[in-house]
Amino acid sequence: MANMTATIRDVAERAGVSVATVSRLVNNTGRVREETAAHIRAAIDELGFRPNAVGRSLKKNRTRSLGVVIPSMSNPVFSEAVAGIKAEARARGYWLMFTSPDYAADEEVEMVNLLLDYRVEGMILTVANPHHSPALDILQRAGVPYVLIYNQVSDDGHPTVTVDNIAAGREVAHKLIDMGHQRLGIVSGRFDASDRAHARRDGFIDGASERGVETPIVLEVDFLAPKMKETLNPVYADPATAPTALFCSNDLLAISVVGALGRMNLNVPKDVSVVGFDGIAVGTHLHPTLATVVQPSHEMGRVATRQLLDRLTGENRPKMEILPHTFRMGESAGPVFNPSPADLRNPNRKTTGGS
Amino acid sequence: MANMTATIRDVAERAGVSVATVSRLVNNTGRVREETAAHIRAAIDELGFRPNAVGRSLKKNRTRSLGVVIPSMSNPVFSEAVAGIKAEARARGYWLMFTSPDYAADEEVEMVNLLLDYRVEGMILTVANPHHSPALDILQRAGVPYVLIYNQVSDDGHPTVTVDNIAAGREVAHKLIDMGHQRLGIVSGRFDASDRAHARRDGFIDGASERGVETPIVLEVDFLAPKMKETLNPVYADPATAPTALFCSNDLLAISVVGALGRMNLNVPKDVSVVGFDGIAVGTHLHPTLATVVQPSHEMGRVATRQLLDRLTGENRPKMEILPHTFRMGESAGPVFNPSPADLRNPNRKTTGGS
DNA sequence: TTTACCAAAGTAAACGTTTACATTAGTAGA
DNA sequence: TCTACTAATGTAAACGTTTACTTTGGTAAA
Repeated sequence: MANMTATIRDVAERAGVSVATVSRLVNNTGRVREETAAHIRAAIDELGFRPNAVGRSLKKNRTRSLGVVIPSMSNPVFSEAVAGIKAEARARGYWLMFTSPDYAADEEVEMVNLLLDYRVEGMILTVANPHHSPALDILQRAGVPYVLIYNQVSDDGHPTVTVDNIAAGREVAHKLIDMGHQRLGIVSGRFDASDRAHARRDGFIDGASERGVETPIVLEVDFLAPKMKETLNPVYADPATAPTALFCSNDLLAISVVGALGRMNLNVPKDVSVVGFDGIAVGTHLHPTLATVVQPSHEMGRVATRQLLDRLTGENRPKMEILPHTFRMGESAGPVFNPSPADLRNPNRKTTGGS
Repeated sequence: MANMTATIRDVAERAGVSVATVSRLVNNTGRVREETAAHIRAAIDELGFRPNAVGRSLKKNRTRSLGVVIPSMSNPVFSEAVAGIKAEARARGYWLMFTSPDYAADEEVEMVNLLLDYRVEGMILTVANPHHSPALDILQRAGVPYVLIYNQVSDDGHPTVTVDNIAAGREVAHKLIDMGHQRLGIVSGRFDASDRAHARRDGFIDGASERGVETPIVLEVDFLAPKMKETLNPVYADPATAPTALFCSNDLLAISVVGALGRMNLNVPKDVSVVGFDGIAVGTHLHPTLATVVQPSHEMGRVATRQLLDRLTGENRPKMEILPHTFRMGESAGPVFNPSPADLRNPNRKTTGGS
């Protein structure tokens, strides 16, 4: 029974009342006599009625749904944020429609347009480059509120919930230098696909320069299919100049780097220290555990959603919000351990314990 | 300008035609004179008109959206499937609404109901237990087509696209035994939250028994917060009985296990071989790389979606489909290497090369 | 008994589309 | 010039809700 989805009219008919009364009962708006209510409830049960959200959305001009556009679903850091977004949204009765352009800029526009067609009430997104983003332009023109997450905060005035990528990059540099590293490197995805990778690099280079350390070499790889060994091999061909510490623009990359170094018979952290960025859960389960900058991804999602929903209910308009990051030490990073190959060639220069 | 979203009526008015004509042009249904078309197109551009999907859905009684319910978004194996689903769905003009109950059974029901409220035309899902699933019951009653993925294929007749978990489990057992392992173990998430973990275990135990090997010990852990070291420590307290090979019900778990063993000063694979299940990408970047059973997740998503969409267009009804899995060898598994601790205690028993 | 009020329920018009059907006008054949 | 057709367009009724407004009775105050 109760197969073909029943409408509010079917319920009204069966209960012998008008659709208005049913609607009032279902939505708890206006009063209805208990006896009548009972009839209606019975009809609803018998017919298996559930209100059609499409009809409701059309009438109320509110879909109670939010759009989420994140660069990729295969990076756990975004999944965590989405989890936070979901938690907050669901708690306030909102549904999520989300998708990822998988690092294709034109897809970004396409997805935003589609979400607008479905009349999401607001959007949370991470774009490739907020300074020049057709997707954001569209959003602005449409007058649909949005909040960015992860993106590097800019002076374009886009509401953003993020961390201070530059400061974090700088801190990593300092940390590594304090551990004795003098030759630093960066492994990063393509900068034009990630403004935050850009910012982290800038901070890192700044940090090195502040301490008078030679400018780190920068290795830009294709994040989606990093040929890590091919990238690292030439760099580590000459141990005298190879970096003793690598800062990676995200954890997934860092994991690849650690794996590749291992397969190149380099020990992490004894030969090379590796530091990631994001703080994805899997990093703590690895051996060696991954040293990384932890972003409060879940919280970031929650805060962004709260800002967005507050704005929708007119409470106030979202602005920038910088959340605190933390450095999580891990076994993948450590003090310079081996006498550097250069030292090995001039053994008279110094000796630092060990065999 | 063009701020408040324009309706088809606005466009019609501005172009001096009726809404029907605009609709015909927009949807390429029926012919419209080129001169008129030009006017309409101009109006559309000037107003920034995009058809309201809500109105359309209501009228056509088709939302062109699919619901996806997967156990968790933080497991990359599901992300991969979703990517496959997304690719196929988008290619056929469908949009995805997806969510995850995060291993809470009542959420499963709630999510399905919500998706039905939004009138998704079909659903792709992985449920905790297809044999007894209120969520599936609801779906059946509502007459909304669906396809299961990952779930163990059952005789309940649910359309399912998956791999042969039992055969895969058996194969892993055989592989390990062929490498000389005689004491096997299983590390798995809670079986009542995953029918496939259940099936993989059964297959593994079967495989062991077929070869006359002692029944593997089974370690059931909380997948969401596995206290791996606490679980493994007692088992490896007595090396004489500890398994030399562990089969984990998924890769995330396997990664945890490898990490924990490392921190217990056990070498993988020399002391313990570890095999996972899923074939998530990160596994190939680890050191040691993860030996695992690879599921064709992306393909699984594609096939399921194709079946579902075909059914929606009445082409045919989906049924079971078992996709091939493959065993991917990795550095985390290898032949029994160390003379077992028992042998060390009786050094006269045998010597197997090495130092 | 009238009046005034109120609780409970009904009526009907939207919301933005699509589409069956009706209308108009232009053209070709007679 | 008429007829018959067809291409191009218009009209209006849905789709499933919500909600402003109206109607209906019942009850308390006068």
